[in-house]
Amino acid sequence: MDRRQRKTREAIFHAFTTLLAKKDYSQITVGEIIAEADVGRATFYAHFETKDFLLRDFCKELFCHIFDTETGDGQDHKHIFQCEGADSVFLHLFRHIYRNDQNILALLSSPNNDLFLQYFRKDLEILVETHMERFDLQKKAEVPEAFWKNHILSTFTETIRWWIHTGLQESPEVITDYFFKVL
Amino acid sequence: MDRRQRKTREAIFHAFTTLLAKKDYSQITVGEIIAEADVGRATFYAHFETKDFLLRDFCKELFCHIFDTETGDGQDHKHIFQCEGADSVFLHLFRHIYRNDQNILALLSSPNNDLFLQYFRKDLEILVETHMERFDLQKKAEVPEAFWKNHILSTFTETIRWWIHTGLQESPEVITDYFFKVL
DNA sequence: TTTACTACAGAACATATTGTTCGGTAAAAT
DNA sequence: ATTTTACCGAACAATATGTTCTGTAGTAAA
Repeated sequence: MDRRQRKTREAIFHAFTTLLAKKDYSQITVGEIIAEADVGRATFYAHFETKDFLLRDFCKELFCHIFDTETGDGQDHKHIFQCEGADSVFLHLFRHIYRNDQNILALLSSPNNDLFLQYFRKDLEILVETHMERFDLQKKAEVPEAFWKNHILSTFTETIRWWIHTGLQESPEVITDYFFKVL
Repeated sequence: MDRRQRKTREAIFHAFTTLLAKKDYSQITVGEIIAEADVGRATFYAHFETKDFLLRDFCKELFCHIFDTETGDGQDHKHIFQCEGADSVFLHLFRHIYRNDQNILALLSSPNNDLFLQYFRKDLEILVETHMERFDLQKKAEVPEAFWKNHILSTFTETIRWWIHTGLQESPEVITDYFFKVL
């Protein structure tokens, strides 16, 4: 990829992150983004069709970083659920948030973040599916599988929301514990 | 209240409901609302500061109808949690949705309905608080009260979301059963 | 009934945001 | 050295927001 393209793309992403820390996604305008990124208007639209597409691509890159985790040797990358048990997978995600990797907090804590959570949830779905068996089989038998899966997914995202909203006062380990306790 | 004011207000609410059945809240413009309601532009802004204020007031009236339930004699109104046990309270709410009272489905099922769910959740909070003791005390003891309350609340709203999303295929009774099963 | 008040329509208006277009310039690839 | 590509910057049309004005008609009070 052209160095100019790459720099522009990163400048826009960086500006986007900065603005998200200050205000809601819905209140951010393209004008603000290009001013913060210091790129031309036409340039922005050459990279992203609309603001929503920017968010989509932004999430794609962000989650790619979060769901991929380094192995011991520091060279190779593995997808998160290829190398860990269920407990540590969720713990791993909670830790990412706790460390505020890629400024994910700014996104997750903003009031009007529907779209973002939607994308987050989508990627999480695969993760939950591969760890369904980890959860209480008795309950699973009492309600439909789809409902049960949705419940696990909702509980995870809503746990995150609550955790952030109350100021990350618990450690990732404690939150993981709460998460499994209510399920 | 002036009859003219009342008629205008209701015309706007009605137009709003009609439009919500067709498209997302975020995509509805003030221009469309006043066209559908057949009122002047200045009139709209005399009633509501912005579109968001319209939604707020709209929700206020809507939830007032839903959370207040008629008593046997058909004259008096009681607040929902003054006259029923926990099971039937939640069942009652599920039934309201099932019957699509006040076109609540249009609101709950629209993709970008953050604000609406926020208001809904707020009113639900009081309801859940008064019925906390209904839920498993053992679990409650294992996690903080605030976390537990948030979990019940989330489970309820997410159950509704799932139910609507999958096309209301279950009866209110069955959904109530699922709801209590996972808690 | 007469008078004062209030809500409304309709239009014009300033402002802001979106997404497109175009000519010129500089960086990158060939 | 030449061609291709990305960028800037400015202008642009289209659309939405929220305000202001004048005239009109329904409502309430004398």
